[in-house]
Amino acid sequence: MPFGKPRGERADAVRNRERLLETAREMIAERGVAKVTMDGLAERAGLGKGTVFRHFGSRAGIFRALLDADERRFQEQVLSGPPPLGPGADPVARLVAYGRARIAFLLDHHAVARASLDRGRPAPAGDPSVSQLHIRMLLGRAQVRMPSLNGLAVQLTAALEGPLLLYLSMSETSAPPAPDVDHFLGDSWQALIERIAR
Amino acid sequence: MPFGKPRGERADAVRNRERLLETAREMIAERGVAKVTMDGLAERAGLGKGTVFRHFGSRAGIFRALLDADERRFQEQVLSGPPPLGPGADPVARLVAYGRARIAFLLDHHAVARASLDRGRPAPAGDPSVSQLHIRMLLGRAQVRMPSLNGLAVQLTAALEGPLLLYLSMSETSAPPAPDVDHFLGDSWQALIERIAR
DNA sequence: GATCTAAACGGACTCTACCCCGCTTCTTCT
DNA sequence: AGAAGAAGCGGGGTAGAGTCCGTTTAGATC
Repeated sequence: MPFGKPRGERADAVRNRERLLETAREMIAERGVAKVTMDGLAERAGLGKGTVFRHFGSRAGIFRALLDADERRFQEQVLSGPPPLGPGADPVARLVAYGRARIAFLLDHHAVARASLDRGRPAPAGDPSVSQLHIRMLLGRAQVRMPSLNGLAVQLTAALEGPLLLYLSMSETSAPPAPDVDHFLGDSWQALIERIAR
Repeated sequence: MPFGKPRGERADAVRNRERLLETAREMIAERGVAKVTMDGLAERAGLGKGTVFRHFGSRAGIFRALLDADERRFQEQVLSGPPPLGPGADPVARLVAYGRARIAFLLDHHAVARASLDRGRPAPAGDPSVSQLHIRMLLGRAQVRMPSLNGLAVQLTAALEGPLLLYLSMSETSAPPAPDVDHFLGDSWQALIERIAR
């Protein structure tokens, strides 16, 4: 591969992206997701609108980038944290733990997660598959006997993330999404998994 | 209840709504969902933009209304058509049939269905619950023993509709969404149900 | 048929995402 | 250090969603 140098990102670009992300976080904390506009963000960061789009491509892109940071931390727990979420525990227990943790994560981030969904384009190929691959892997280890583990993984991912993203995410800012939703969903996830794995 | 007369909808309003729906159908057929704009629709129908919003509330509302018509026909099949979709068959068989039919329906309507999802507001409380209630009902009849049938119904609905709406709906107009997606999803739905009901 | 009133209408207005492209700044090579 | 070239920047411009409110009209009543 004749790639002398990939020509890394320019230093000012890195600085500006960082600054935009930071500013976005502030604005979200202060006034909520809905009040973050491209013009507003650019102005407050002291940059041009064009710059914002160059870095994130779209409004949704900003929220995706914001999520990514936390998502990475979450995945770390899953990949190398302590059991039952991390490796070491029984695969069924890990599935249950994964679901509960994921629900809590999405509930925590629901406003941003929802805003990161781009209307028009489907979900980015790489995003659901983190969950999906993990679920797929654990199903395999759990020796679940099914004609298509891939199909099952797709459905379970949807069962897990769908209710939050699609049906449940209430208002943008108000309404702290009910106190026990995560118990409800967590419990029924556990029941579902245990029934399937049985 | 002192309601002398509910004061039905005015005739011109009915006519105009019909006309808007019809025009929208034409525009979708000709240029695709993405090219339907509120201004364009209003102009082509020979009406004002305000009128369009009065009738449908938002862009998504138009597509919701469009779907509703077909949806009603679909529900009719489910409620009183021939088995195994309609009543008469074993509840597990009906669940399987329902899933397959629903997948086909959503695949058929995916462009409009996707456009009918309102960004910002969550799904209208009444929409997913048609599927959900039906699934809930069949689960009850199938004597599935689970701590929370409601929870299961939520998840199964998401498992059924989520992949289509969230992960799978490719580009707006192009890409006839793969030839055998419905087999794949249908089969794995069947496997899932049979495993749960077992 | 004339009158009245609430429903329906229309289109100008606002707000925001996203595009475009000439200008500036960094980086690297000599 | 200077120059060339690419990457990054800025902000004016466009298009489309949704709002507002003054005007029009269906249809009920007398």
